[in-house]
Amino acid sequence: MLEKSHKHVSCATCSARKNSLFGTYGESEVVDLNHEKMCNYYKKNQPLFIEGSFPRGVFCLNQGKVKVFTRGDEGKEQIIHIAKAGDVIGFRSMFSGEPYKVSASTLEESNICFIGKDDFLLMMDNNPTLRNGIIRELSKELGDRAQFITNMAQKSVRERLAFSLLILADIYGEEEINLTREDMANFVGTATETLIRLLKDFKEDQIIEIHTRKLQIVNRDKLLRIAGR
Amino acid sequence: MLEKSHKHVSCATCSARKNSLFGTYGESEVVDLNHEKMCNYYKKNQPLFIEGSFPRGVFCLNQGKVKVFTRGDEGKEQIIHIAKAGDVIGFRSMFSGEPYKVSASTLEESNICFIGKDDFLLMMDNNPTLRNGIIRELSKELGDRAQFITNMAQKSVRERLAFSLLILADIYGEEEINLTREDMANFVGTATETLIRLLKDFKEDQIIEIHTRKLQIVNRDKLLRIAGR
DNA sequence: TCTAAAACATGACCATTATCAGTTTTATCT
DNA sequence: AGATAAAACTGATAATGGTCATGTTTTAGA
Repeated sequence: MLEKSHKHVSCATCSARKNSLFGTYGESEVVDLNHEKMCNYYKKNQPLFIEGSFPRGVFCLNQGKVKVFTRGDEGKEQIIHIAKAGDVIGFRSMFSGEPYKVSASTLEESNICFIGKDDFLLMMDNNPTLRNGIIRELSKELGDRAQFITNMAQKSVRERLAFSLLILADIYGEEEINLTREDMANFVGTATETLIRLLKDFKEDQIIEIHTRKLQIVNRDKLLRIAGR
Repeated sequence: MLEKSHKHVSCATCSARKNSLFGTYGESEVVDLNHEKMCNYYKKNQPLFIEGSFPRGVFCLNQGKVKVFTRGDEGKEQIIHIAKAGDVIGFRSMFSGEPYKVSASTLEESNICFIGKDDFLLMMDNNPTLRNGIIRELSKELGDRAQFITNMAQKSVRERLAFSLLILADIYGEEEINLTREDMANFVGTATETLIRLLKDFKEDQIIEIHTRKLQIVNRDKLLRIAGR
C-alpha cells in the first residue's frame, strides 16, 4: 500500500526523477520544480485525463503505472502506451493546442505529480535542456509509433502478443507483468478470448509462467523469435 | 513535366512555403533560408532517405508527393504518411539522435529542397517561432498516429479504406488520387487483391469513380459513414 | 467470511481477409 | 509502333481470429 498523503514525495528525493525529463536538473532547478508541482495519490483505475478535454498541465509519475489509450467506434479501448515511474505524460496536446486525443488512467495505485501548464511552458522557455529533452522525447515516440502501426497492420495476433510481452517486460522490469486480460488484449489489439487462448499456448510452450493474474517471461529468446526482429 | 533544374525554385516565390513550417518567415529570414537550402528534381520512385541510415538534414517539398513508410518482416511496406507540397519531412530522427525509423521516396516527379542538419538546428535555436512550430508539428502527428493505431487495430479493411480515401482526398486536394493499387493497399494495411475488390465495391456503390489508375470521390458522405466518426 | 460482481476460461461457429494461381490491361522503353 | 514488363484484376481456397454462449474462478466489499 502506498502512502496516501502527497506531502511525502519531494522532487529532491524522488528516485524516479533521475530517469525522467528532469533527470539533468541541478539543485536549484529541483527546488523550483518541487515548488511548482502538486502530488496526488491515485487508486487503481482512476482517470488522469480524458480524450476530448483540454490539458491543464502535465503528469509526472512518481510511482505506479498508467495506461494511455483511445477508444474506437464501439468504445473498445486501444492502449497506445503504458507509462511507468519517471515518465511524464500529457504534454502532447498542450503543444498542439488541440484537445487530448487520448485518455489516461491508472492501472494500479500510484503517486502522480502535476505541473500546471503555465509553469511547465515557462520552464521550457527558460531551460533549453528540458526543451530539447521534450523534442527528443516526442521524436522518439513518433518513431516507435511508426513501428507500432506496421506491427498492427502486418503481424498476426500471435506475433503481436510476443512483441507486446517483450515491451511489457521492459516496462515492468523486476516486477511480474500485472494486467487484466482485457487490458492486455486492448494493448495487443485483439479480442480478450483470443488473447487468453494464446497465453495458454505460450504457457504450454513454456514461454511464460502464469500466476493467476500475474505473468512472467521464462523464455525471452522464443518470444523474440516469434515476434520477428 | 516539371522543370528539371533546381535553380528556378526560390523560397521567396515558393507557393508551398506559406503553408509550411516557414510560413511565418519574414523577408530577411526567407533570404537566409533560400541561401541555405539546395533544391533538387526527383523522378518518380526515387528515395529521399532509408530506414536505418542517419539523417543529414531535412527535406522540404516544393512540388510532388512523397510516401513515408516502414518495412515489415517480410519486406512489405506500410505507408505511415504521405507528404505533399509545403511539408517538411525527415526531422524526427535528427532530434532523437537515432537512425531513421522510416524510409521516404517520391510517388511522382517532385521538386524537393534540402536543408543541412547544422543549418536547420541553428535556425531552430535562433527562431522560437520555428521551434514552436516544430514542437506543434511533432505533437500533432503523435496524436494522429494514436488514432491511426486504433483504426488499424479495430476497424475492418473496408472501414479503413473509407477512412484512408478521405485522408487521400485531403492530400490530393483538387487533383485526382493517383497511387498504384499496391501503394494504396500498403497505406490501408491490406493485401493488394483485397484492396482492388473493395475499390470495385465502392465503385459499384457509386462512392468513387475510377479512371484507370486515378480515382475520385463522388460521395463523401457515404465514405464518412463507412469510415465511422 | 460470505456474496455479488468482475475477470478468466473454453467451445462452437462463421465472416473476413490473406494467399495462390492465373488472365487481362496498362505502362514503359527502344 | 511493337515488345516487354509491370500493374490491375478475377476466382478459388483456407485460415486466422472475432463473436456468442456458457461455465468457472477470483476479487472486492459488506
